[in-house]
Amino acid sequence: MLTEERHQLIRDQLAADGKVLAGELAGRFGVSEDTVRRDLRELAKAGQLRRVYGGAVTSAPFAAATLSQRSRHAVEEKTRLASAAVALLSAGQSLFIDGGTTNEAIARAIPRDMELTVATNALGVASALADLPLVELIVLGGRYVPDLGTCVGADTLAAVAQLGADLFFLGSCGLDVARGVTAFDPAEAEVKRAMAKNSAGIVIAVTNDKLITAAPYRVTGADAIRHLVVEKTAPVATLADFQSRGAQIHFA
Amino acid sequence: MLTEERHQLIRDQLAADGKVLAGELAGRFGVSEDTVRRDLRELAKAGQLRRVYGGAVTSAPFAAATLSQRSRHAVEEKTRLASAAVALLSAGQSLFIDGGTTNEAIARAIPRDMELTVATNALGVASALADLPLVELIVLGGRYVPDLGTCVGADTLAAVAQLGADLFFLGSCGLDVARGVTAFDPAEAEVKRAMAKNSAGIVIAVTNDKLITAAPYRVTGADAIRHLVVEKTAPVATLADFQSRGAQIHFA
DNA sequence: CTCTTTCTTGCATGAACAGGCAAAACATGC
DNA sequence: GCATGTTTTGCCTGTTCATGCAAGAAAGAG
Repeated sequence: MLTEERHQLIRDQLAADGKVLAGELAGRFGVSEDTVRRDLRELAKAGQLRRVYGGAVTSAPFAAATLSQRSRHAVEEKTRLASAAVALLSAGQSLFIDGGTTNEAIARAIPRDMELTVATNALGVASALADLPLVELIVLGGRYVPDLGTCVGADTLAAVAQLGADLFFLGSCGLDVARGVTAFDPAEAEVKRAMAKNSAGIVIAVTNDKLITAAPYRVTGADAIRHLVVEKTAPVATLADFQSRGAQIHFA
Repeated sequence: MLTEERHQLIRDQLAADGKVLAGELAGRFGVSEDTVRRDLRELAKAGQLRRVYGGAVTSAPFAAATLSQRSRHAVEEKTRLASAAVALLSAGQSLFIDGGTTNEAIARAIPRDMELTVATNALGVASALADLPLVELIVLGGRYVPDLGTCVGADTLAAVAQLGADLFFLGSCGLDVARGVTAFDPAEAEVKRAMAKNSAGIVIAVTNDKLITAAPYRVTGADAIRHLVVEKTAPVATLADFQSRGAQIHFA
């Protein structure tokens, strides 16, 4: 097998899964892990992926978290959520997508042949959409917050104010029937509020753990949620509460 | 068997499989591997395939390989240029960095322990800087142009206008002593002009091929260049011209 | 903290490589 | 027919490249 061939296969799997494991690749290619590590090092030097302990992930910044302990287990779950969320899209729609690993998974799940206009303040989402030929991508700039992976601040708000969208994919939040949608950072909450205000509908895709989390900063009430994409194992009682406030429930 | 016959068969297999192996071809054609290598060398020189260790692959593995293909070109050279360019930085400076694969390499070469403020309209640069803990990153949003990997347009210009920088790393341009710095896209040129206007100094890192290229859209004159980072093999005469207009020359 | 896994670096080995050389095949001119 | 020059090809030689192994460093896990 040619070195170049391995590199191509690594790029392919990275595009498909968002991550690769050194040991798994070594087994599949029939070479030593050292060779795979060398491959990964070279590709990383060329900027085509981001090296992490145990393998590599797409060069997008937040993708690193997909290999971290917490998200490692949830990665299949988030991929399933993403597929279900993408099913809500129609060609020609315009979207706001903000930050969070689930939203990044959604961005990666958007098919290449779908025409969309997407505005995002999340670097990871932007990177995932950058090479989709039919997506008109608008980057919402501003001060970048490493912990969130998104841009916030006055510039971001101003850019959001100029736009409108059919759907807003609201990510990385806490959800609670009483308090509604909440965020962990005040500046982040401001941006989410602006996006929510300028969107016809809100879509939230969450893993079970988010369904009971309340964060400090309020974004919007539970009745603003148009679509809620959840795991099959989500607690039925909670879902019924959201449903009674107007949200459609979609199971991944 | 005629030489031309072999060439055609190689082209055929390449079109079918995307790759060929020197040893395998030699066995199939009943000739020595040296002969096959000569064939491959000639075809590579004619641009009909890309030579790799052990055989060859199609010269353009990706259909829409605008950015990814460019970034694989001259990787080591760009890494060297990047190291030399980063040596110009001091802690605490503020920078504009625009698009281009060389600028991406520069962004990746910035050490983790350097405190900087960086404003960029290039997604790749932003991704590279996103996880540097001491870099205050400002993303300059706008309409994303896939071919350039950068954001342009009125929003981008407005964001640039609010900022000032010590240095501007100007990338992916044409350079010519008479015409100065030129860009390949009018909107891109606008953004570069705005960044140049709001910067104390301009840094340009280029591979040799850019040193003689003139693009259609004018950005700024050659005398605005403060630092020029070039390969060791750059043509001395051209460098002297830039030097006489005030540019410091740095060899990678 | 200790232990385990993963990573980097240096090194040895064999495969693949480019360039030079000579023999064979072929064409051309006398 | 014979001599000459060109092209193609295979072989040889030193060099470069890819790979696996080993040892030490580094990163996570417990």
